[in-house]
Amino acid sequence: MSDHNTKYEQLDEETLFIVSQTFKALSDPTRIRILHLLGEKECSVSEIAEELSLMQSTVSHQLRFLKNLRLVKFRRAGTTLYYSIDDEHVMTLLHQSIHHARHD
Amino acid sequence: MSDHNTKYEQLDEETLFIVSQTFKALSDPTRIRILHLLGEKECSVSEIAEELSLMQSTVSHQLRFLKNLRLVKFRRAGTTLYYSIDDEHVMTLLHQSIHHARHD
DNA sequence: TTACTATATGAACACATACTCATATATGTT
DNA sequence: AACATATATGAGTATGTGTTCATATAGTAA
Repeated sequence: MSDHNTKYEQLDEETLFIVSQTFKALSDPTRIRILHLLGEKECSVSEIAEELSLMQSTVSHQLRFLKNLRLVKFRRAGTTLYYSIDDEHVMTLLHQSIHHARHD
Repeated sequence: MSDHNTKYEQLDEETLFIVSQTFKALSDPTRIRILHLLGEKECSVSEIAEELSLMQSTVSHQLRFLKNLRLVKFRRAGTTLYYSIDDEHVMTLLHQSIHHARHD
């Protein structure tokens, strides 16, 4: 009770895990490009691959990653899967960072 | 000229690099803990190591990483180096993410 | 100078990550 | 059923990352 400074409050394990996972999703150029594209419009896997000049396999692997974190979702139309954004908060973080990068 | 949709505007290389680097800095639990601590108060290297139970070497390596990205800065006082936050915008991103992680 | 303390740095290692290739699965069509 | 198309998945590989150990450097004091 003698220290006049309040003790520093550590981040708990779970928060630390969620936060680091979220930023990890945004730390790869390919995933950023995919998310940014999906922020413009819903796209099928092959549309993403063509628009961004990526292999279908690469896109599919990254979409699985993003889907596991619930950053994207999809709807089926026949054999085609249309992916779209499922976490607007993370998109806000991404857009803020893009804006900041461009204006510094 | 026939497509009625406006062409999707790709992110340029430089923006993509800066954004991914920024999020990469925030994607590691150790760096998050260091930044969060420095957000509370300026600290020396050894204070960070003790407060977060990390090796001095680990802290020093991560501080170099953060300093290269200009997320932290330091001032010298004798042999002691006091580190502090040098990018409030990135701290805003971090705090938003922490808040979001805790309230979902 | 020497000794002491605080911090930085390089090498080595273990582990994670992102891509590509080949193939599997699922849906639709005939 | 057979076939075509869209997507998913597993294995392999190359590269990147984070930590630790040992040591170097820099500043201070005697």
